[in-house]
Amino acid sequence: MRQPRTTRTRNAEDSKERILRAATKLFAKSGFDGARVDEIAKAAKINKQLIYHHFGNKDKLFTAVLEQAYRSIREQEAALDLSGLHADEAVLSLVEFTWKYYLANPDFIRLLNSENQLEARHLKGSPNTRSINKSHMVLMESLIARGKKEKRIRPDLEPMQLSINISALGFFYLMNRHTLSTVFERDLTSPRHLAKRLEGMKDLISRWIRP
Amino acid sequence: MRQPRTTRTRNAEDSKERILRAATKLFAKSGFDGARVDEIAKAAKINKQLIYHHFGNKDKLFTAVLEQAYRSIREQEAALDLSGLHADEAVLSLVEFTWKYYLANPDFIRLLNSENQLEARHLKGSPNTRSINKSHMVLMESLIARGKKEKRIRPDLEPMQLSINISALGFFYLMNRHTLSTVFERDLTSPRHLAKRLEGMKDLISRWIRP
Amino acid sequence: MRQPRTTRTRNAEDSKERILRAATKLFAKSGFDGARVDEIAKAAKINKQLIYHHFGNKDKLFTAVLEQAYRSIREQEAALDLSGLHADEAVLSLVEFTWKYYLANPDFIRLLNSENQLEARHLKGSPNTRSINKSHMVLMESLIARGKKEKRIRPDLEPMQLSINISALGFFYLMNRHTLSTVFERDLTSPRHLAKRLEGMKDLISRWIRP
Amino acid sequence: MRQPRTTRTRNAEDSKERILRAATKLFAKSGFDGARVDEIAKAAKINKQLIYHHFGNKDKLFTAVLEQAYRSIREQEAALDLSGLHADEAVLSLVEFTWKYYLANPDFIRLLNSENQLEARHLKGSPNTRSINKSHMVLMESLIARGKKEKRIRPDLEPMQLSINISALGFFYLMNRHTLSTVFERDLTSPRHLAKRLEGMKDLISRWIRP
DNA sequence: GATGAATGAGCCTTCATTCAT
DNA sequence: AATGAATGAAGGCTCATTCAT
Repeated sequence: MRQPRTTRTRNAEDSKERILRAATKLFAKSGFDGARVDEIAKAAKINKQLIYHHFGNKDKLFTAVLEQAYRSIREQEAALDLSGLHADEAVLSLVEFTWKYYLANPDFIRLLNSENQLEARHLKGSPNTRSINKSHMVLMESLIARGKKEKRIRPDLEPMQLSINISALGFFYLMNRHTLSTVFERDLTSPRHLAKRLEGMKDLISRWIRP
Repeated sequence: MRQPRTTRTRNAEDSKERILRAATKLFAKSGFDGARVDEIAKAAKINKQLIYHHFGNKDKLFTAVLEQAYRSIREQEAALDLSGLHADEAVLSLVEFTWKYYLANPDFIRLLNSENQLEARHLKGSPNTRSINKSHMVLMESLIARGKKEKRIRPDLEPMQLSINISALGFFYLMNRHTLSTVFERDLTSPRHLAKRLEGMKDLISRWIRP
Repeated sequence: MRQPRTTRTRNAEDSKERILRAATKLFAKSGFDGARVDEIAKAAKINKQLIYHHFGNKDKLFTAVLEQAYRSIREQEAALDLSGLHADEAVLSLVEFTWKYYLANPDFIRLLNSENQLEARHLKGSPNTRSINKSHMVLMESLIARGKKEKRIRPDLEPMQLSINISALGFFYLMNRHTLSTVFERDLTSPRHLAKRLEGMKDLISRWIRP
Repeated sequence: MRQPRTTRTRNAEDSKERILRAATKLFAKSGFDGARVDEIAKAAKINKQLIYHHFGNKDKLFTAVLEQAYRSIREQEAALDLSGLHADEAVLSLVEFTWKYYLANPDFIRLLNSENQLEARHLKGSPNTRSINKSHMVLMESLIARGKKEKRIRPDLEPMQLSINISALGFFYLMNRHTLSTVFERDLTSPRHLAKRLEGMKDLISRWIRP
């Protein structure tokens, strides 16, 4: 006979979410190596052992954080309504979305940065990642296909290169803003510089994708 | 002609260099947090305490490594002979140089990556960095000035944006090659893909800088 | 009647006590700087990290040790029954108690000695110390007040000076016994010398406090 | 054939003295364990190895410091002219001298304190100490002898007890001033408290030594 | 006599993880 | 599900001392 559970139980789902939120913040702040399991537990206001209970270990926790981060950006991206736009305009719209997403979610860049330093060892073990990014690939391909038909996108454009370039220009700028600000002796994150950067990127991409 | 050094007392210069070389390798491999002073000492085949004797602490050692890394790329860049080329060709030549430098010196990307994760805290405390990057800034400016005179570079191009874009496209691709390879399910570092990427970047930059 | 403790989860209280006991011994033996956290852990038969888990760091551990030491002597002092004695006799009784406490608890002297070398930096950060010593101050004051009424203690005697002199004569003798034994070429800790010292101190104090 | 020494030689005696001065200061400040050979070398503005060259090791250096400290107080004490005073007055004069010496040379107390914590291990190995303290013993004995003849000092007073008590009252007060100030919640080192303490000690000793 | 380079051992502290309840 | 206690293995850094010149 199963013993009647006392109502003390705190809701596992809630705990997991709290852990995930705290872990995201701290992995983003300090990187995988720099973040401390203790800190995450404290920030999540749960017992440290619960992390191990729910996620197994630090690596698996990081993997979960990464997957969630990817899922989030891809979901928002998929929710964009680009149907009223010409393909080239849609691409520029995507440049803007991506840039703004990075700005609104600085954690995303830092998480990816850390993962890359680790040579994607978590992502490589995650079978979910590909399916998560599937929608993104489909989007790239369909935009290019549409653009070709519309004759507003050059026929030799490749989905992967497009995707990478859209990310690269904004990602690099934001990720390296600290070293760049030091080298160039100005604050790259001022509103003026940010606005200018977005314009510059759109200009660049637009010249590049035209037939 | 420089005087031949008498075999200096247990050769401090040599030790420092060995430490620096080992530190570069290991900081690049594991990042600042991930690298271990013990490992660096072992790799440099010197006693751990010697690192502290010569460099003070792990942070100062990392700063020295970073400065040397910047000095190296800037020296090679400054050594390029771009005088026989039109300004736009020179820019493309620079794209190629930068890309090839990244490929030949994968440590550079990883070091910068780690430093950015730390919000450039070492660079910010290093007064040498700016002077080291001075030549680069001068180069950007002079190329643009020349290009405008030659009417081969659009008049509204800014040195910093040019510099950043030249770096961004290659840097992002290489730095994120592990996550991207996973997401796009192909090996981005195959010779074929690398060659294609260089062509793509030159094409993109060339379309962007033209008047 | 206290409730019997259910065998508490791996008994934290017991661990803390074991640590405290070992720390007292080793801090007394080697002083704050000389004592090793490793040794303390080993002597307490617990894992070193547990010290940090329970006490935070070496300084906080030393503070805890000091507080306990003060608490111990003050508790025993407070337990003395001096009510049947005249005030001057009570003071002499206190001289004897103090001396015997020092002899029975050589750690106490050595701990205070170390703390004084550190300019009381632990005590200064401990808000408990004053309350712990409160009972002692009250005792001094009440004895003097009583003695004045009884006309067996001179009216100009001050509590602090009384307290200090009672401690000083025994404390100095015992603390410096090693250097003094060397200088005076005899063993100050032989039973004969100890007995003589106690008599001498009582004589000295008794002459001093009489009206 | 010996090579002619260049005049570069810096005067060994001067170096030794500089080392000794720096060592006294730092051993007093931090105790034997707490003081660092590096710091001493730096404070003495000489090369660290020179300390080993001149003194052998840290322990021997500490021994030298201790011996010098004893020599200094005994020399000044021996230089006192007590001939014009009655023996009891001379003793009080000695109480005052000792107190003032402690105040003017706080290092002395701290050095002895550290040495006592180490159970006089340096002094025990130093054959010089006894001869250095010889004059002090002689002084004690002669004062008591004189006092007895003069009938101004009680006949049962012992030289060692006299010596110890003269030291103890001032030494304890000053050495423990940090802990005492905390416990008694007042500044024991204020001029007023210091003056009062001296008077108190003279009063106490004077009552004690009278026949 | 004097110096800077070099070292082995060890110190305090921290970390991810597991145990016992 | 949830918790606090407990641990083995480092990790950065320091210390007294010695080497080589």
